[in-house]
Amino acid sequence: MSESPLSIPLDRSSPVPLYFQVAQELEQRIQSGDMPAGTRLENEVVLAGRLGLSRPTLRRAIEYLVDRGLLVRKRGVGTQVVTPRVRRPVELSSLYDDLSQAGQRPRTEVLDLSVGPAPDAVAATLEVAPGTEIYLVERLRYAGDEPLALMHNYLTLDRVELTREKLAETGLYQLLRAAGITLKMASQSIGARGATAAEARMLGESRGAPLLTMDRTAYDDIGRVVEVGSHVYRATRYSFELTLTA
Amino acid sequence: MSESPLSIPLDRSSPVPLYFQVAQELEQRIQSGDMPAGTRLENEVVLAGRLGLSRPTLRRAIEYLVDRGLLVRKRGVGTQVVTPRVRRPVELSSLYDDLSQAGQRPRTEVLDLSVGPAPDAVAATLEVAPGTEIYLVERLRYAGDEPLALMHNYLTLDRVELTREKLAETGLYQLLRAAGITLKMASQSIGARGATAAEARMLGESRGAPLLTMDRTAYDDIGRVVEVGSHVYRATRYSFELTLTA
DNA sequence: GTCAATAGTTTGTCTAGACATATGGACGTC
DNA sequence: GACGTCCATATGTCTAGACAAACTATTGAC
Repeated sequence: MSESPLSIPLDRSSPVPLYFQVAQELEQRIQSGDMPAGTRLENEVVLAGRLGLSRPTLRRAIEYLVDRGLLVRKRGVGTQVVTPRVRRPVELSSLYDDLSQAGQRPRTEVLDLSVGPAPDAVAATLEVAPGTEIYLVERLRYAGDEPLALMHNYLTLDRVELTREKLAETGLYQLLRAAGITLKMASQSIGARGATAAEARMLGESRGAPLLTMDRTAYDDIGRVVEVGSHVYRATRYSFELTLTA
Repeated sequence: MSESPLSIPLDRSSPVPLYFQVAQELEQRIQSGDMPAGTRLENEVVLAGRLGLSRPTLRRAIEYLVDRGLLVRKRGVGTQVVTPRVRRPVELSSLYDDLSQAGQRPRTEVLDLSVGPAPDAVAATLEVAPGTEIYLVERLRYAGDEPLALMHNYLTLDRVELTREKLAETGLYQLLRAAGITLKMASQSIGARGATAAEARMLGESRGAPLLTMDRTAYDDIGRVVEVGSHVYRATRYSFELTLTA
């Protein structure tokens, strides 16, 4: 509820846009607890004046934080800091990213890396002609010593060059990023089913044990399909954490 | 790749902002196939001039569509329509909403609606003192004649008044909306496990059958906890569809 | 005391420009 | 023919203001 005069150092010679400098600084102060939940910002006109910015520029900074859920604005009332939450947006990340971030030691066993004709269902999703030659990847992922997931991926040959070595030591999404491919969007389907005998053997579960399934189609920034994946996870060891916003 | 002069009717007396009128009209033309993937927009200055708008206003319309993934901008190049995809954003919806939208007939059996002390774990998540009196809701959801999910919800008493009748005939989230509560954010955890004997009986599965589990905490626009839910779904009948964006 | 009109505050929308910077092609040189 | 330079083009950032609309609190009438 408090309202303190705000001062932010700006570097007008920096290539970082002013609105972004402001947004970053504000976010830092919110995350650090410097501006706890409920703190009210001064009104936009005064604040812009104090910072030596135009109101549109300041508004853009605030807008950025409102979109990310750190601030709330109400016309005629003001702008205030929201109760802090897990603000992790729904992430477009791979299992490797997730595990690295969680501080776990990911290990990959590449069971198969081959080039062959795409199964019909995969070809349709990848938007290539049936029977087109594509990469077929099958990997077993470990977290520490425990097997965690059995993953199947399908990619066209023209976007990136895959080798067993690269796949074993890093994540598929890291390889894609390194190849200059930016993943923009993905549609996923998350379900569950019992483990087949083969799956159970590889994952160290018993037959029929509940597995989480995740099918994903990933698209780049202009909407082309990049990757199709079909994965199963041990339900006892993994769950999907999501943050949804309205 | 084509580029056609664009004309959009604007109503300056409408309460709908101009930038939004433009955005809606553009979205409609993209969705209808009128502007297929790859179509390039005229540059912003010319377009703003033709529409009789300032460039910032036009940019705001375009920005809105870029954020939603319908357009891509590249500096020095131009703006073009993206390959059409399922654009459904990650939804903050309830099962009732999902089923209604899918054209299915949702039915609810209210197994329990009582007021009692919050279990410790729930109290912590709801951010109330341990033992505080809250709503305890247990519902069995059907799609058509088939049982689909067993849902547990926990809510504080002060936000909305619940009755068995209201819960039976509509969704919890609809009741919240009707009470003027806007859900802004939710964090979910999706996992899987085998059905207990009691769950199996109610859901018409056998014991140990794979179930999808979903735990959700929902927050309103200023970050207060609104609802805590713990649900299980029949894996053979339900899966979560998500669209992620970077 | 209750309720409605009103004034003040604050964000929402919009304008008309200016300059910066990334991109891609054309042109010229070697 | 290959390569680098320059230029046209388009989006990115920023300014200084104007008016509109929503919300709050106060004031006034009954």
